[in-house]
Amino acid sequence: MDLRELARRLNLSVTTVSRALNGFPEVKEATRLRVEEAARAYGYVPNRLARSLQKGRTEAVGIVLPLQFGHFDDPFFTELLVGLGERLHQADLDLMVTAAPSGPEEIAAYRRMVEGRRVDAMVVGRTRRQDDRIGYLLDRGFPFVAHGRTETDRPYAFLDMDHERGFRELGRRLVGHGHRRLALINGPEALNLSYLRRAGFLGALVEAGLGEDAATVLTGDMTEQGGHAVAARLLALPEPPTALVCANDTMAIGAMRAVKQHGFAVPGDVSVTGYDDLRMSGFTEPPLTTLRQPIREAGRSLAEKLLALLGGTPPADLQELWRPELVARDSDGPRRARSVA
Amino acid sequence: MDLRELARRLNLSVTTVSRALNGFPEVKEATRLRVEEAARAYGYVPNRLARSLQKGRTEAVGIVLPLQFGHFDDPFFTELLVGLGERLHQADLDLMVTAAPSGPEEIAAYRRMVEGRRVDAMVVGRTRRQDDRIGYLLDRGFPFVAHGRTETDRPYAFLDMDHERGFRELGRRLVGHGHRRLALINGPEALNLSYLRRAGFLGALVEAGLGEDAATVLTGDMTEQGGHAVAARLLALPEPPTALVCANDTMAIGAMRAVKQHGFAVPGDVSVTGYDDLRMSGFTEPPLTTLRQPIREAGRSLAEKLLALLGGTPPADLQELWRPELVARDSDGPRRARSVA
DNA sequence: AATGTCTTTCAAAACGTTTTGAGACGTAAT
DNA sequence: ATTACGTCTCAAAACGTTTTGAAAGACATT
Repeated sequence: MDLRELARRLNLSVTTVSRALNGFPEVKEATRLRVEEAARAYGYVPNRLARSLQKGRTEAVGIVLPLQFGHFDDPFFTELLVGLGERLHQADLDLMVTAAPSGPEEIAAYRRMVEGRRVDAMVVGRTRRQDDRIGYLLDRGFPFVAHGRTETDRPYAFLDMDHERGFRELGRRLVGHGHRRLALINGPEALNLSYLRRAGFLGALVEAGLGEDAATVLTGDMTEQGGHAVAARLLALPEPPTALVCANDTMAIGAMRAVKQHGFAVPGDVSVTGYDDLRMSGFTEPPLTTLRQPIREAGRSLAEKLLALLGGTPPADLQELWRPELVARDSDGPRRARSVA
Repeated sequence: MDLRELARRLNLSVTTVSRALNGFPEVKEATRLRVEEAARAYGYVPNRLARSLQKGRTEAVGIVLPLQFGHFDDPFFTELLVGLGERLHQADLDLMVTAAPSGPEEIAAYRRMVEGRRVDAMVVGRTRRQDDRIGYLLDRGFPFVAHGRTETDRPYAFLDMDHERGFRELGRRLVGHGHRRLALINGPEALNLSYLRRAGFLGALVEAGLGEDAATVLTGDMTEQGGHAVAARLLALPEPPTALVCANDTMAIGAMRAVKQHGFAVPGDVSVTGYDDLRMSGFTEPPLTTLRQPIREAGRSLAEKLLALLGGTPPADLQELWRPELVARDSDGPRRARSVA
């Protein structure tokens, strides 16, 4: 049942039927009712493709999932997707997902979506300090919203957490607990958030009169494995740190495991903190002290920005910085004398 | 730059250009080269919408994420999506994702995708014993592949794990450890996998000469919270079970926490097992004994089946049952006398 | 020279909508 | 009776591809 067939059965032109269905004012109310009735009766559903082709809009938004492990394949990402999908669904927009390894194939995936006109806008996640994806989209004037910032002067829409502030707060807290040898188990340095977290964390140490070298900063994959490996290296040092600040909860879970395997207690011997506040983080042993970012909310907000963008709001008006909230649980605490050699 | 414009610049008809680009045999090799060269030079990218409209295929596959918590919002799902996305991407198919709460809106989301001709096929996850989504798709003759089975005689493509066998194996193992009061912390009963797991698990008890009432079976949300709540109820019983078999790792993490909060040790006092083998499960305290399903592989296999289906393979030839693999870690063990009142 | 057979190219139709520009009809004002 | 002006409806064009059916040209065979 297509529009032509429906029009034929109603003895109307396709024009009139189309307009009746789309709420144009120039069709008589009685006619509209008759059309709507018939559409329902025959189960007419417009062909989205045809409409999109004509209107020049796809009514879809794209997102590229990184294929390799780390950050985006942890629970964090599903939550984001659900928030995004939920809000877009309400607005009758589709979400188009593709998966690509980072590297040259990644930008190709973006090009495919953009240049094949598969989507009206993109969501860019996991932003890097220098981000070719953002450069590309800006150059083409293609609408997008980033989850995270990047280093550019050009205006673009983003939602980001104030990583610097969050990690400064965490640093202060641990220094307040009396820790004097700390470590930051950071994510890959290319990520903008890693850069900001490092700055915030080290800032807190300097502010407290400790040198930056009160902290060892190492990076690893943002996975349990990554956190575990880096923590193991740190604990093997002659003077191991007494506090491990991890780039996310997933790494923290790996790090806690390493601490216990070394015969240390959390937080008695070593404090461990995370970031994200995954659902799971309240159930670890011990429950994890972390910074919470409201992930599903973030997904919804990204969707909201996308809608605004498509509605013509300039990107510069769609920049938002949220403040992570400290969730104090039991994985950190005062420094105390080592209980284990 | 569209096809017409490209043709004009080449002094060829759109027909010839289209054919040259799509590898038809009736265009002279020299012409094809010339066309391809020009297409590259002008940066021509075909409009996917127009092509889809003409071909009557969208080159996209749909999936509906359940909005509410449980199972599909844990790491399990992202992995599945990545596997799916990766393989579909290779075949130049898009993955269209939407989010809907279960209930009446869920089937509406399926209808929207199917009847709006947004996708060529669907992936159905989290199958229920009686599943209206599968009934709907079968009635319409719409191609789909299910992750999980449902109770119907009609043939359809699926990939499922052999839950019954897996949980029987788990049951045997725990009985072998000497446990005589066990509990199954199951997922919602409407899910087919819950039904099968229960059958497998109780089967092992009966087979060992224990009655079915050697086990308490309770259900809960497939989240940490759900596992925690159910475990807490079980542990408060006058004669609490000494083994908690959980429907997935996420629940098991919640359950382990409850056990510890009750002053019991895992596995000294109470054994706990999971299902899925999430990456995280090797890092819990203690590391979790679980059944592994290769999730990313599953996603790829679902994609493979989808491609076969679209290629004309009958659904009955696309049914596969994988065997979960026991991953024995440290969260279960022999029953021993209670260490704590 | 006429016929047949490939090879290569083309104009036009088709996919199912929305939008454009115009016409038909009725009613009120001249 | 003509004009003017709403209101309602319509045929045709447009969106950018692929596919259909046909024809033009080259070459070999009679």
